Amino acid sequence: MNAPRLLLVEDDPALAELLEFRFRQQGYAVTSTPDGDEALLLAAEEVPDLVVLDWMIEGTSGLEVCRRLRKGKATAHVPIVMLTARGAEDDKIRGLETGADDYVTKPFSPRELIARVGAIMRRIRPALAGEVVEVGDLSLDATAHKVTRRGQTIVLGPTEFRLLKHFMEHPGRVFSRGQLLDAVWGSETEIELRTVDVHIRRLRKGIELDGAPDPVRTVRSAGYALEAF
Amino acid sequence: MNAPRLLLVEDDPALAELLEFRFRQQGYAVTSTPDGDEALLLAAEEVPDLVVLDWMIEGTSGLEVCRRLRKGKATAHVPIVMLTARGAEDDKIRGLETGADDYVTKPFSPRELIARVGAIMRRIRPALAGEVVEVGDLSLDATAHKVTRRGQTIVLGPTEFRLLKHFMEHPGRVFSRGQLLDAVWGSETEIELRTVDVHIRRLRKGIELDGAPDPVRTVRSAGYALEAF
DNA sequence: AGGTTTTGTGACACATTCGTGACTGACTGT
DNA sequence: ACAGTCAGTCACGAATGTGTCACAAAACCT
Repeated sequence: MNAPRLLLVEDDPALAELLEFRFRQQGYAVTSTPDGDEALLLAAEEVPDLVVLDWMIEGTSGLEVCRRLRKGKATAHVPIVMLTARGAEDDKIRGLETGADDYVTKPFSPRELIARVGAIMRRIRPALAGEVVEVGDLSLDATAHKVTRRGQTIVLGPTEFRLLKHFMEHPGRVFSRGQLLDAVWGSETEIELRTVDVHIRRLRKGIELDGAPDPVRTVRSAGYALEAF
Repeated sequence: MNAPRLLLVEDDPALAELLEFRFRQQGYAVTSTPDGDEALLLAAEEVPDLVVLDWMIEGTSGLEVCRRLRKGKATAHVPIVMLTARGAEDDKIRGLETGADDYVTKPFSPRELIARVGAIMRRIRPALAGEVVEVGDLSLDATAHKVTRRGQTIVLGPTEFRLLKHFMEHPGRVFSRGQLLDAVWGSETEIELRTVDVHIRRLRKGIELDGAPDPVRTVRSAGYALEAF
């Protein structure tokens, strides 16, 4: 299991607890602290995959934490989502320059924050080469070339395996047939777009399991995506 | 999914190459030229999503290029980021008047430029920057091709999705039927204006929810707008 | 109110896109 | 040479989306 690690820095206990709960629900491994200095320590100890940072916190200010994270060698490229007070346009601009990746303005719904964080994870997180990737009830071990669903071992053909791997590296994201050809077949192939459909079909057939929904979503006139539950 | 297109106009070969590389890394589709006149041609051929423009370049001056881009109908609203020499305050002012959207003063770090460009992309075309766009109680994730309203997932047809996306990128702004045809269908379509009405209807039907007001506003004899609550 | 213009809406014929089974040929290991 | 596996293509039906029209409803103007 390698759930994405999320560091939450928020000093309102009620909000912190709520967010922590919701993020765990989403499958994140959450570390939470109300204090900016402690956040830096924690981040240094175990580099998180993403930081959610309140602008106004105890200890060091959010902005300062952001800056220091960027300076730290190991944490320089960790995406940061800032929580800012309403209408603080100047803060927004200053924050962007400091290197935050996104903003959510208070008051916000947990759902909105989760959507943003999800979008960033999808955008930033590169291919997890050589590791075990988990999306929903699927698990893929790139090194061992093994796929399981709910513990059941799945057997896939080579192309289907690469296709699934690509989807699992970018869960939820929609790819056009052309993009899939580029990513899975290679960028210089001259293959019919519709061929992708056939392999999607074979993939679907391969991973199907009674009682489990089809995680491959067809987006009409756009492409396909792997549903990120 | 089409990567945001960036036109880079810079005549220092070393700098141009560096920036081109960094921007590509960030997922932009970069076209680069050292020459102002050529830049105008390129921009006319395929309208970029953003222009990074050096003040001092061969051929036509940066200022002049900026002015001409603003005059061109298709390129009038393309955001422009200027690269200026240190402390050229007058240039800054003149440039702003000409319509550049932001400035970066040499010497600058690529990181700073990228942050600014990122910020502008987010401001102008959030969906292009891979962001989740939120307007009122609507939320649209272009990458995942998903729309939700008050947490409820909304299913839309392809055209309705593009239509909503366009509205959400310009909340509150009124578009005529013709503008919508250009933006959503493409500029070379020969479609009845009234067809837009039908798709607006379908969009409304798609996003309707008990207890929630219709966010699509009809502006009589002008067009439609998405209400920004 | 009465007439005019503009927009909303349901229906429908046509177009597009997708899912699917079948087929061929390439390649592999025996 | 043979069976087995896999990739790519195709064709056809099913599902879904698209553009237009005609008429109803609403807004506007005098």
